[in-house]
Amino acid sequence: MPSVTRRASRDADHREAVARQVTDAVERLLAEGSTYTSLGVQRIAAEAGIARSTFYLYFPDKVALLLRTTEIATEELFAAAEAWAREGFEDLAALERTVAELVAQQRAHAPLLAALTEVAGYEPEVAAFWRARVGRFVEVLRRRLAAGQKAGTVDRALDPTVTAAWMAWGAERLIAQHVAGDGGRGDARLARGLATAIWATLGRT
Amino acid sequence: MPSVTRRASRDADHREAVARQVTDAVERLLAEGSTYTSLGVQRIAAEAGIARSTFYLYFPDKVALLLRTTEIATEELFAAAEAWAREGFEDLAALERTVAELVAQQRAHAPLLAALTEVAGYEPEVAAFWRARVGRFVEVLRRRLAAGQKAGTVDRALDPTVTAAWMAWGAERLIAQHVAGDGGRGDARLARGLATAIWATLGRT
DNA sequence: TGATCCGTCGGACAGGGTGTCCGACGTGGT
DNA sequence: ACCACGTCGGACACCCTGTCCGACGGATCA
Repeated sequence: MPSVTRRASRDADHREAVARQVTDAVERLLAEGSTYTSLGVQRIAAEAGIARSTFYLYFPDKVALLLRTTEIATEELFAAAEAWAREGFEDLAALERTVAELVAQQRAHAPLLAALTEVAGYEPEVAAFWRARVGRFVEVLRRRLAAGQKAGTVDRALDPTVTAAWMAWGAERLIAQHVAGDGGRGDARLARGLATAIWATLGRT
Repeated sequence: MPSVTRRASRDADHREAVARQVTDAVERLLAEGSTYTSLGVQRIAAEAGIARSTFYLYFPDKVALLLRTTEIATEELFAAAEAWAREGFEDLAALERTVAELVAQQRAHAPLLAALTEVAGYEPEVAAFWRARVGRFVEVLRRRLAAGQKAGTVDRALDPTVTAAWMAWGAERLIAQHVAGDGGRGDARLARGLATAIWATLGRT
């Protein structure tokens, strides 16, 4: 391996490591209870152990940083959501299991996901990202509902588009509110209750 | 009526009128598509036709202004929501009617309600207000679900607390998303679809 | 070893925001 | 004709953003 290549890869590793320091710093600060909005670049840079000016060598602004920081949390959350759409229609037990996993993911990444919805409230770029990401899941769920109707396992009276969006946004908000105010004891009851309600909606009593 | 009293009441009227000018200005600016966060006091004062310093004679800060501006919208929205809980359990037609009214209210006040949830994302005071207000409705709905279970008109397997919160938050988000992206043509279908889904959840097929 | 390269630092800068304060102004009440 | 009071507009201290630049220092190469 030529030395220039070796250097290039080492530099890339270094950039990666520093960027990681910054995203970790954000995660810590959010976990401590700060609002993403209230975090200045100065505060984030200090927590990450870099100069404020250096921050701008890594991220164009706080929005880009947020999207980068929440990447993994978003992926894992929607992996759990899609597992619900895939495996949660078998029986009530399977639904409860997948919903419990959804709750677990949302709890694990609560501060990051809260920051995402927080900033989505006033930053068009973040809003577009979040709407699109949730929308993609809603579409998966819609298809699953429509397929279930065809197969006779889902109430044919339901409007799949509206129902899918209602279920998804309701679950997201419900769980977000729950994890913000409950230490974890109520998770099982929440998962059970939500699974029961979803199951009832499908019309498969 | 003594002249001091007359003066006091006229002054109060004047304060009221100016405050109204300001809240109207905010409403206009939001309707034009601005984010509440991006509106500076300068911009609001200019639109209201007063000096920036005068703004602070009327409102301590933007948060107080927002809560004041959205008062009526909030009241009307929850009046519609409570009508759903009160009258929407009779039959599917009644449910569809009350849900349609909910959609209409949310559309009528869309910019203000969006501003409220926007700021609730990062301002503790607004977050507390909004959570409490929605929570109050969730409690009303929960009671209605529990009563329905006792009367045998609602599926007894449902967890009233979880189900009420899921329904309420889901409806709020669903309708907010909808009105933000649809000019009004889809309102009837949305109301019908949501009512059907809620009805199915209650288990009264 | 010494010259060089390159990333980081820290500070300065312009531009914009907040909330407070105060003197100047004018209008309505006496 | 006078005074009181609300409004104006500008100055203030402070905070934040994003950009720029000279200074520093560690790794790299001759």
